[in-house]
Amino acid sequence: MDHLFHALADATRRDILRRSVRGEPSVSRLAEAYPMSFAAVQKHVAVLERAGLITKERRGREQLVRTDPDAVRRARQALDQLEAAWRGRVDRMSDLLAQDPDPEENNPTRGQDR
Amino acid sequence: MDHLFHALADATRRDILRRSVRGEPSVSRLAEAYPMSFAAVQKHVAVLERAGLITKERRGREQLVRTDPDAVRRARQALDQLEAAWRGRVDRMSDLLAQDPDPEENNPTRGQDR
DNA sequence: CTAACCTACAACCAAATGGTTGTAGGTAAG
DNA sequence: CTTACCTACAACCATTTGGTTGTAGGTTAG
Repeated sequence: MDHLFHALADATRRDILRRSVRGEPSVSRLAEAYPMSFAAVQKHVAVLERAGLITKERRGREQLVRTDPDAVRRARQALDQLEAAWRGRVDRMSDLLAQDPDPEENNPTRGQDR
Repeated sequence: MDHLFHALADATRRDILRRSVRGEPSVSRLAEAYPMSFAAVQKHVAVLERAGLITKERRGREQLVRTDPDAVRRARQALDQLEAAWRGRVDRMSDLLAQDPDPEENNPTRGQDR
C-alpha cells in the first residue's frame, strides 16, 4: 500500500502509467518523452513495477511496459473505504441529530457540533 | 496531486486520516496512539494538511483535526480516470479483434527500431 | 562479423523525508 | 500568580529519493 501510493505521487510516473494504459511502450520509447536520462526513467519504471502497477515483458531486445489494472483498482478501493467511513460518520451524525432535536443541550467536554 | 498521493503513502498518515474521519482528535491525542514523538506526529499532520486532506481548527488550547472529504474524492477520481482509460483501451482492443480475425499477424510494426 | 540499439546496474551526489531533541509561546486549571 | 498542558518551530541526523554518468551484456540490422 505504501509502495502503491508512493508510486502514484510523482507526475512523471503517473504519465508513464497513462502511456502504458494506452499502448505498451518500450522503456526507451518512454524515455524519449521526458527531459531526463534513460536511467532515470528506468528507475521510475522500477518504482511502478515494485508497486505492482505495471509489468514488464521482454519482446526481443525491448522491454514492453504494460499496466496492471488490479493494482489501480486496489488503490481506488482503499480510498473508497475512507470515503465510505466518512459517509458513515455523516449518516451517524444525521441519525443523532434526528433523534436528539435539542441543540441547546450540547456537552462541551468531549463532542460538539460540527 | 503529488502532495495528495504522497500524503497517502504512509501507514501512520493513513491511520491519522481514519481516526480523523471517525472523530475530531487533537494533535496530542493522536500522538498518544503512535510510538513516536509528538513533533513527529505534528509533521505528519502538516503533510496531510498541505495535501488538503485535513483541516485544523483551534478549540481552546487544542487543535482539532478533521478530514476534508473532497480531497479524498479528488484522489479517487484520478484513479477512476486511469481505470476508465484502461477499460476504454480494452474495449477498443475488443473491437479490433472483432473486426480483424487474423491471429497470425501478431507482429505489429509499432515496436520496431528506427 | 561489426555496429547500433535496448536494457541492467553500479557509483555518486543534492535534496527531501522521517525521525529526534530542545526551546518558546499561548491557554487552562489550582 | 504558578503550574501544567498543547502547540509551533528550529536544529540536527540517518536514510531515502530522484537525478546524473559510466560500464557491461544481450539482440537486431547491415
